[in-house]
Amino acid sequence: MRPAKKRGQGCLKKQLGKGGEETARGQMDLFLSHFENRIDRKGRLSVPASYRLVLERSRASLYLYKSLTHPCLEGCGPERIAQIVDAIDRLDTLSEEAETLQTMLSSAQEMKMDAEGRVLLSEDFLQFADLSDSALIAGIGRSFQIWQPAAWRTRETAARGRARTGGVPKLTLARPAGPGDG
Amino acid sequence: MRPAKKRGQGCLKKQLGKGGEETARGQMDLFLSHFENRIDRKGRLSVPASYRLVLERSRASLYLYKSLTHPCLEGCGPERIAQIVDAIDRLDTLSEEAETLQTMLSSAQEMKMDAEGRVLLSEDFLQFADLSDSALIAGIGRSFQIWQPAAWRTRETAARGRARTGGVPKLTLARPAGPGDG
DNA sequence: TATTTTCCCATGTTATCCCATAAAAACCCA
DNA sequence: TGGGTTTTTATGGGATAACATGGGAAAATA
Repeated sequence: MRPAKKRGQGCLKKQLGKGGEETARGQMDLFLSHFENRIDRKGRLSVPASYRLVLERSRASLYLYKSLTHPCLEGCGPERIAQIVDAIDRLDTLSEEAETLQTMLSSAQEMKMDAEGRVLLSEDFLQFADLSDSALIAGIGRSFQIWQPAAWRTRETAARGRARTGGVPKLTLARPAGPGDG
Repeated sequence: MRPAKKRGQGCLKKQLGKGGEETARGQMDLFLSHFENRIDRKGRLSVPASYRLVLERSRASLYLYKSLTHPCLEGCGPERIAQIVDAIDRLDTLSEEAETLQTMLSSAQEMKMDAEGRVLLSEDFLQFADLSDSALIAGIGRSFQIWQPAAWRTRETAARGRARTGGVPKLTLARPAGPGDG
């Protein structure tokens, strides 16, 4: 009953050390790769197993919110949400910036996953990202996005085109060494 | 008998560990997402289950007061009220600022919830926020707001428009690298 | 006593739980 | 190295619990 498409990156549980603690074998705990998963008639969407693993490793729950700039949903862990909350406290309550951040929070939901690793997308989310029966989940490092598949492909093509003509952005590789920097 | 609209975030009680202790799964106890609930002819409004849970977890009761800056009501727990009280203490009692904060307090009431999780909105509250038969409850982190639905939507649209043209406030990204933040 | 407010129960709709299945990946052993 | 076996993963659907909501009765208030 699977659309028979691509496959992600198979068995992931086994990457965990048997003691339960993570292997740390160069794991970076990032959201990478992309997946096209089905949205069933109840509105459920499977979160890719590798993403689930990233969240599980930090015992974090998943938050989804509506992007401020694109017709897609964004997924992240609690840290990002906490950042927004803290930033609001530091701003003038009446400022437009604060209002923008509040808009983000009022669209953010802590998602509860069922035993199979699925989340239930609200009607609001489905409409906002123009999702119907399948979704493209694209990892972008510390967060990921959920797109209507066709829209995502268009966007990807455009980005690759820009890279060829306009050049690739320089990567600043040296980052001030910080703690927790694996 | 439900307006058949949005899909909230269902069962929340079950997030509690069965031992009684909370899950602590990165729970941040924030008011997030938004809900459009009905106000019945008695003036009752259901507080979203997830908000109730936030309050219950700290065994706190709910306070509502009239916003100083917008035509909406604000909801919070006791600690926010305490903050205001403290702020007043630190100000010159005769200053205009103190007076402003006092105004907030004088509109605040501790709400009592019925067994179904509803509060009874006073005539004063209803008029102030221009509420009639439904209300939009929007979480903004440590507090939430209650708006007349149309007014809220207008506001949200405006905020998103500004974000698209004017950019998104940057969040402080510097922190120990972790998953899911981002 | 007249008017609220609170309590209690009823209801339809959703969300959640639970079980089942197929395909793909990982595993295993010769 | 290959082929068969076991897990994992994504998916579907039925049963069940939770939720938002409505309304009557009891209690409190004026």
